Amino acid sequence: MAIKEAARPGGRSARVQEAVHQAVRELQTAKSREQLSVPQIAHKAGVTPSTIYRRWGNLAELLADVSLDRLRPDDEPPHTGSLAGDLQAWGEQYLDEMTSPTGQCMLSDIMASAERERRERCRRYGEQIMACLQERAVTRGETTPSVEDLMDGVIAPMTYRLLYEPDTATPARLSHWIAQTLSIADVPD
Amino acid sequence: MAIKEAARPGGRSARVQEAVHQAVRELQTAKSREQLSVPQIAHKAGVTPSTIYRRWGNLAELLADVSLDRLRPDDEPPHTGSLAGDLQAWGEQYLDEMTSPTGQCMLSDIMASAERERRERCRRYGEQIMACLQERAVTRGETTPSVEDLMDGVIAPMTYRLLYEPDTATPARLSHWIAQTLSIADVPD
DNA sequence: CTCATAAAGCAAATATTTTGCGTTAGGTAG
DNA sequence: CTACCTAACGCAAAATATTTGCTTTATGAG
Repeated sequence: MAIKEAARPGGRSARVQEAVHQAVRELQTAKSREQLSVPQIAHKAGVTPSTIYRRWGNLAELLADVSLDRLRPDDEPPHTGSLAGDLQAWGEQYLDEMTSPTGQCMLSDIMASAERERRERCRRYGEQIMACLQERAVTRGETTPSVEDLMDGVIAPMTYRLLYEPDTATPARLSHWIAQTLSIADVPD
Repeated sequence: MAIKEAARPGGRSARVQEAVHQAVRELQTAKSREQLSVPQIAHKAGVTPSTIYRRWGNLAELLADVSLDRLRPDDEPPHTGSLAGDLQAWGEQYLDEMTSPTGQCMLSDIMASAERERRERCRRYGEQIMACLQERAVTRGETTPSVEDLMDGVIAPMTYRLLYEPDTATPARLSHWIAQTLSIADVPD
C-alpha cells in the first residue's frame, strides 16, 4: 500500500514526521514559543506524545529539526554577473528572512539544540552557498577569495550579528563586509 | 543582622542566588547536561524548586545565567606591545577556554537562552575587550581598525567557528583573521 | 503470502512545573 | 529600637509533562 495520501511515498514513518512538522509549523504561527508543548503538538498531529519523545527526545530538538528543515535553499541564488553582486543579492534576502520574527525564532531554535550535528548542517548550508557563488565567479574568470575566506569574511559577521545584535544586520554592512573580503582576494594564505 | 556568612553582604536574595549558582557549578562537573534538573539543583542548594522557577523561569535560563556569570573577564588581557600581539594573546587563551568541554557547554547554554538581553551582554563582553585593546593601540600611536571592524573581522569568525565548527577554531586561523583585519586598517568606511 | 522488525499506540508510573497561601528576612519610617 | 511593609521564600497540593513496559500495526524482505 504505497499510495496513501498521494503526498510523500515515504511510508508510515515519513507520514508521521510530516504530520508532526506540519503541526509544529501551524502552531508556531498561532502561539508563542513559551506556550508550545509536546502533548499539544502530538494532539494536533494526531499522534501520541510518546511517539514524539521517542523520536525527537524533547521539544527543543523537535523545534530545531523543524527549523533546520525550513532552511533548505528554496532555489538557486540569483545571477547578477559578479561575485560581489551575487553575494549582495543572496545576502540581502537572507538577512531579510532572518531578521524577521520567524527567522529569529528559527535561529534560536537551531542554536538551542544540543545536537552538534544540527549546527554542522547549518554551517554546511552557508558553505554550499558560498561555494556555489564562488564557482560561478571562477567560471567567469574573476579572481576570488577562497570559500573559507568568504565564510570568515561574509557569513561569520552576518551570522554573528543576526544572533547577537539583529538590528545591525543590515544590507549596508553587508556591502562593507563583501567589499573588504573581496579586496583581499589575492592575498595568499 | 548583616553579618551572616561573612561572604557577600547582599541579603537573603543574594545568598540564594549564590547558593543556586554554586549548586549548578558543582553539579555540572559531575553530571551531564541531560541529567541536570531543577529539583536536583534546588535540593543541593537548599532551596525549594519553586524558588528557582519563580526566579529563573526554567532550567535553560538558569544555566544561561550561570554561564554568563562565569564569562566575566578574569583580568586585564596581557600587554604585548602591539595590537596584533594583544589580539593574538587574548584570542588564544579565549579559544583555548571556549574549545574545552566546559567552554563549549557555556556557549551552548548561553545560546539556548531565550532572553535577548543575555546575548546582548555576551556581545558587549567581546566589544569591551576589543575597545580596550584598540585604545591601547591608539595610545601607542598605531593606526587601527575601528572597534566595529575588529568585531566583524576577529570576534565574528572566532565566534562563528566556536559555535559551528569548534575544531577549526585554531590559533593559526586567528593569526590569519588578525592579519587580514589589520591590513585594511586604513580603508575608510 | 508469511514472517521479521521497526515504529506507534496505550496507559500506568514518575517526574517536573505551576500555584495559592502562609511565613520570614530586610529595609524604612517613626 | 520598634513597628510596619514588601519582596522573596517555603510548603504542599494540583496540574502537566515525561518515561516506560507492553501490545499492536505497518512496511519491507523473502
